[in-house]
Parts: sequence; C-alpha cells; structure tokens
Amino acid sequence: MNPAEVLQRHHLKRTSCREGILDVIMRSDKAMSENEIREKLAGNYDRTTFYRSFKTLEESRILHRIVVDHLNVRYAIDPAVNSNPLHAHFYCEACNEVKCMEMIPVAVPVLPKGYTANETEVIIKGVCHHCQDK
Amino acid sequence: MNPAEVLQRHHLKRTSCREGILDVIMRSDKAMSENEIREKLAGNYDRTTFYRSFKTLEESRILHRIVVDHLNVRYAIDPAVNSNPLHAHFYCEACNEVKCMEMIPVAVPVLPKGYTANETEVIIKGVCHHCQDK
DNA sequence: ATTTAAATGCAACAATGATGCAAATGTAAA
DNA sequence: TTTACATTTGCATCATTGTTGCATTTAAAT
Repeated sequence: MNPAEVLQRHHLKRTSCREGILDVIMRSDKAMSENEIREKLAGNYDRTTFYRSFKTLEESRILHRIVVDHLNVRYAIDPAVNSNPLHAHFYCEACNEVKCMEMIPVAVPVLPKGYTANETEVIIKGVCHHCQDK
Repeated sequence: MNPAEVLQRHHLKRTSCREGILDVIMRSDKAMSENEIREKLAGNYDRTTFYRSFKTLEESRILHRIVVDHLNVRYAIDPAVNSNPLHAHFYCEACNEVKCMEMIPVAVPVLPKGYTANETEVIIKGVCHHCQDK
C-alpha cells in the first residue's frame, strides 16, 4: 500500500506534504519525530502545514501520535491502516528512539461501570538492546 | 504520612513550596495539573520554582508525572510512597480529569532479549462515569 | 478549462519546560 | 543562638510543540 492509496481510501486530498510525510513514515521501522520526518522529506513546508498534516492524518486514523514527554512526540502508522494489533511502545532513554512493540499487545481495559474507553496507550521506558551493550 | 515527613524521608529540604505542593496533592484523589495545584496553594511561587519543585519531587520518586498530551500534564503521589501497586491512569476527554485506576494494575512487560524496562505508563482515554450521563 | 472547497504560508500567540545568575533560605555545626 | 555554606528561589531569557486567523494557492470534480 502506497501513500497515495492510503490518502484516497480515507477521502483526503493528495497533497505533496501529506504524501511525503506518509512516504517517510511508511518506510521507517520506528516512530519518528517531526524533525526526523522533515529531514527525510524532499519538499520544504511551513511548520504550520506540517502540524496540520499530522493532525489531519491522525484524525483520519492514518497516523498515530505517541507522546513520550513534552518534548518527545513521535508519529507512526496507525495499526488500523495495516490491520495490525494494538501494541505497546518502547522508548529508549539512551538513544531517544521509539519502537513499536508488536509482540506486546495492548489489552482492552476492564473499566468500572459507567466508564468508556476510546484509546489505550502503553509506553515502556527503558534501554533498548542497541544501547544496552555499551 | 504528612508532607514534611515525606520530604525528610527522602533527604530533601523542607521548603514551603515543596510542602505546599505535597499537601495539595496528598489531599486530592485525582492527578492534578500545575494550575490546579497553584490555585489550591497558599503561597505565591515563581513558575520556575514550581517546575523545579516538581522535577525534584519526581526525581526522588515522590511525585509521578502523567503526560496525557502536550498541554495536559498531571501530577500524583508516586505509588512507591504509599507502597501502592502500579496502576493505569484514566483521562476523561470530556471533563479533562485524570483518575488513578488502582483496580487496573500495570503488568511488568515481557521484553525481547537485551531490553530493560525502567517504567511503564498506561493511559486510557475515554469518558468517565460523571460525564457519561449527560 | 472552470469552479470551489480545501490546503498552504505567514504572522502572532499560548503553554510547558530549561538555563544562568544573583539573592534568599534551610540546616547542620560551632 | 549564631554562624557558615550549600541549596533553593526569583527573574530574565530562550526552546519546543501546538493553535488560530486570514489571504493566497492548489487539488480535483464538473
């Protein structure tokens, strides 16, 4: 599945910014920050446009935003796009990278009566196997 | 256990800002934002002091910071202080409040070889029982 | 090719958070 | 109780993420 296809499927206009962002993210095996994405992007877009693209893509459940911390926001393809299972995210405190942990599924929470869940985010913070042996 | 005791136990100076923050948080049954805490606080402190207090208290594992979103940061007593179990947090998208879900424990994650976990955060977003029937 | 709703760029702004430095304060020792 | 010193505080300044309004440009349907 390519970026253009994804956009059409979700009834979004095929703009170069959106296609570029999706192209970069879909090629990556990790969740990426705004700057990481911008660096790999061909075009040069205004910051506002960038954010609005992220917002639109997130609202359409194409991208998933992982907020590790105030200054550590990452984007990845939403599991719904690949019909992948919901999974936890691992944040390495050493290399600052966020990895999707497909082998750690996120269970649907059993909430007290009257509560409704829309989304569950699991973020595991620690040290990844690359940074471990150093 | 009172604020002064907690500070001494962790070898932190008893400053009025720290004691005030702890006093407010320990009386509350929900995780509170910086502004919520400031409103309930007697003294009037500089924003920097406030943040440094939060940081110190967090580093000493007295407070726990829950980052719901870029503009939604909350603080609660760290489970370690009360020797409570690690638990999930529920963020109500309607009333904007964060509740500690003691009945939903956070499991120690089983990670691939080479990974080490220091902390796991589970945030469930949805609608709470107060906002449900409206 | 024309039309129109949507997307973009620009400027301005808000909130959280960090840092450097001088002044004030808590605490341990005399 | 007073003194001494390390710690904390307040202030100024700056970085980053994110938002909004408005004029201009663009995608895509006719």
